[in-house]
Amino acid sequence: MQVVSIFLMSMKKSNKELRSHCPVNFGLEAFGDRWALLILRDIIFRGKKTYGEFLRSEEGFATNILASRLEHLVNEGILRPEGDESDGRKRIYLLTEKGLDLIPMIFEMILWSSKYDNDSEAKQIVRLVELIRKDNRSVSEVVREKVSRGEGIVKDYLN
Amino acid sequence: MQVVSIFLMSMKKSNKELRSHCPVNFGLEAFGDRWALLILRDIIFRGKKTYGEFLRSEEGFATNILASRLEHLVNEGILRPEGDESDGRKRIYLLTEKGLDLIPMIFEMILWSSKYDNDSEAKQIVRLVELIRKDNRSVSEVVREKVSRGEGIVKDYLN
DNA sequence: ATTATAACTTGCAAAATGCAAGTGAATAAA
DNA sequence: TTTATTCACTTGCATTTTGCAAGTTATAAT
Repeated sequence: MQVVSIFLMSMKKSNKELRSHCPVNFGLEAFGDRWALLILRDIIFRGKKTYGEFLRSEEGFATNILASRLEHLVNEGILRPEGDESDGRKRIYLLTEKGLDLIPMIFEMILWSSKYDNDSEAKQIVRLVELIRKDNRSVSEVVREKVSRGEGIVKDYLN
Repeated sequence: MQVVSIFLMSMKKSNKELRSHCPVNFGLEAFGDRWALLILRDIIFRGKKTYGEFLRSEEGFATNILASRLEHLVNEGILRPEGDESDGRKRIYLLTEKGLDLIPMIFEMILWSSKYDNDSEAKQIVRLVELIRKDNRSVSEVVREKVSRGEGIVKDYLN
């Protein structure tokens, strides 16, 4: 009985009807929330995986908001939760293929911000930013492999 | 006196301090709000320019929210307001260079949504989507010219 | 001169957010 | 084997942000 309900929860689709099927709107409703995207950033760049790790982000998640956004991303099929073998209290959140496919978009965002924010932390990874500018798709492919193994990428590209 | 205050308003910088200079966060604070991005979409794809035109969007802006987001985008230097020569009541909102630079990111977003939304309206512009997939930057350049002239691009690419 | 339109404001109820303080299960320490 | 701690959340509640509906002000059209 308990098993069934857990199964149903993991199957739960994003049931709220979309405001429109405009692709921009679709993206916004799936991942476009401020906090949702910061979670994805933490995973891709810092290799974070657990609630506690996300909570320590510099922008400061509220605990309830973090929980609700993790749930949302799981429902959207962008994150997939797993148990931690060595510590039964922890839940590991991993990017699905759908989530990994967001990397090129996030990279374009970084390109834009690095151009317009004089104090951008992107200046700590100029090599990566240059690579993205030259060929976003190729870099995204490489990064995708790393991230799918649960590794963050910032450390590889620090000046 | 009135002229001075109008000038000061147009100069007003985004004075609220950023939560962080992480490039993802920077982007989110500049343009990442749901409604702000829908305004940009309306400009780029539909060639919309005025408050009234934005208001008629299918997602349904609340009037106060629309006004606040337009103000925000102007403060961020993403939109530039102009008077309409033929009708003094209208304000024309145009993308700045900074705003036009968001096109590649929005295009990556469309690519992602067209892949994962079965009912995506992107299916009405498959040719454009294919071009973006092949070479986002080149298409963005072409589109940029059109949009900077105030033309929307959907009509050019409808199946 | 009157009416209509465009671009906002304002007021207020409803929803979302941000803390602070729990809760419960699993691990670590005494 | 108690006891304390950690981890991943909830819950309650004050504050903030939304979403309507209903103005307001400055043109423009009749």
